[in-house]
Amino acid sequence: MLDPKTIRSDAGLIASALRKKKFELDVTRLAELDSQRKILQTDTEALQNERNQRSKSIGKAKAAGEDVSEILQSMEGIKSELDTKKEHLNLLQKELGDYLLTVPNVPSESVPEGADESDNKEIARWGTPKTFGFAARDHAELGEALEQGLDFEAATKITGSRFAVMTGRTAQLHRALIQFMLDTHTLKHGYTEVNVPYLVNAESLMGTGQLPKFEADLFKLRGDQEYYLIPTAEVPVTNLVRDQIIDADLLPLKFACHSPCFRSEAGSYGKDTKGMIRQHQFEKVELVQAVRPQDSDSALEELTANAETILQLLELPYRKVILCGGDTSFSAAKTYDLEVWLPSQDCYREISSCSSFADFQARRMQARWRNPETGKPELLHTINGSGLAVGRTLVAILENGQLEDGSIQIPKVLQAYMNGIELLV
RNA sequence: GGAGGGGUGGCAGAGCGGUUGAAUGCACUGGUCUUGAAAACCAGCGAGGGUGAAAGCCCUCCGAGAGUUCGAAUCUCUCCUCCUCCGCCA
Repeated sequence: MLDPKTIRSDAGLIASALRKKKFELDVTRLAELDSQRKILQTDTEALQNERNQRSKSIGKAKAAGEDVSEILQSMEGIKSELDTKKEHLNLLQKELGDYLLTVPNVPSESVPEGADESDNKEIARWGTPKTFGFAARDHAELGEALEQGLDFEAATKITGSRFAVMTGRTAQLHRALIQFMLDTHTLKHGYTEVNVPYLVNAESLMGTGQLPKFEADLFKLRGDQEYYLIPTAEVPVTNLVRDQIIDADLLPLKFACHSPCFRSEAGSYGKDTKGMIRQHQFEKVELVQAVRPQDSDSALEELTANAETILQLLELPYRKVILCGGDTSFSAAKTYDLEVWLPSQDCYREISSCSSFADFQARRMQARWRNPETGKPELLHTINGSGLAVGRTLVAILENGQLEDGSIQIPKVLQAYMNGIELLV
């Protein structure tokens, strides 16, 4: 959520910044609602003051043994008037608040203009895509051919489309990736590993920005409890700081978390239907930081570099792009995507998305720190990114490590996690 | 699942329906004292919002929501949550 004060005083500026995200801020409606709000709120509070004063004087008069019937009589009209005004005010503030919850975050100045994915700007490339002396096969074909590999049919039988079963060595490789990523981030990058609930309440999703706008993307439980399956560990992990005032010397907070992620993928019918690029359930190691506002730019750079380290150690060619305004998500101020090379598709595909949110999530969550300079609680900045998406990393390893006979070379850093084996056959 | 007891400021912990946004202690900040520190003493110290150029003034908040009342931290109801005991269970 944006600062209601700023949106009021600088509506024009915010509106033009939001145009970069292809969002049209309804300045007129906002101004109208707010001027109504202002009148009604001042009125209501004045009336409340009146009531408080008189009630107090009743107390005093009673204590002094005086007759209170006259004051009591003067109170008669106030109550109903106050009730009406309060009701109106509540409605108005709800309308205003509901609207503000649907306004996206302002993109950072460094975010390029653009409408969609095709306008994202490449910033860097690492590694050289390997050329194969044979026709490179895609991961689904490779995985299904392995003796202990991928089984999409079984998953469809058990559940439905967009799920996968991994068996034997392939399941182990998947697990090895998780271990390797967590070890790297905790031992080398200074993150604290956390293990969190995979079911969350609506408040948490409101805090990180998935609700109220993106309910359709989520799996919601039926039954007594209104819980949702997490679409990313970002939700439970970032919400660790919800309603907290963090001590300045505990910052920055850096968490690494492995979790499954559940996405309904509504509206993506027909996209990436083959294989395990786009699943209803996948696993991810997520990096989350909560930092002082002045540190958030450098924290995004650091976190992105932390994710890149994984790709580099796995020797997977990738590129880094900055998302243009139109492609930057609702809550984000700035996003870098890391895209890994997939030989079968002859292009780079997203494997990590690293974003800074400025105080957008923090304001929704009331996540604060105590600034020693002012002594006051102030909003934190939050940053998160995948480090990395495990399923897609597996895909990349299968495709980039394939040999002509269909066996797969296991990256050196993973061999220790795989009982020393070098080849998946 | 059953029975009982709690949820109050950063923490601990008082609080009769009425000048209580809340005693007290700890922590924290500033000051006095000291060569310095500690101790002692003095003072300050919750959050959100409105209005205002500012000082200030006002509103709201004692787990959440509803209710009773002129007036609710205090009374009633619902829900959430924590603890103890019993049952069940990986």
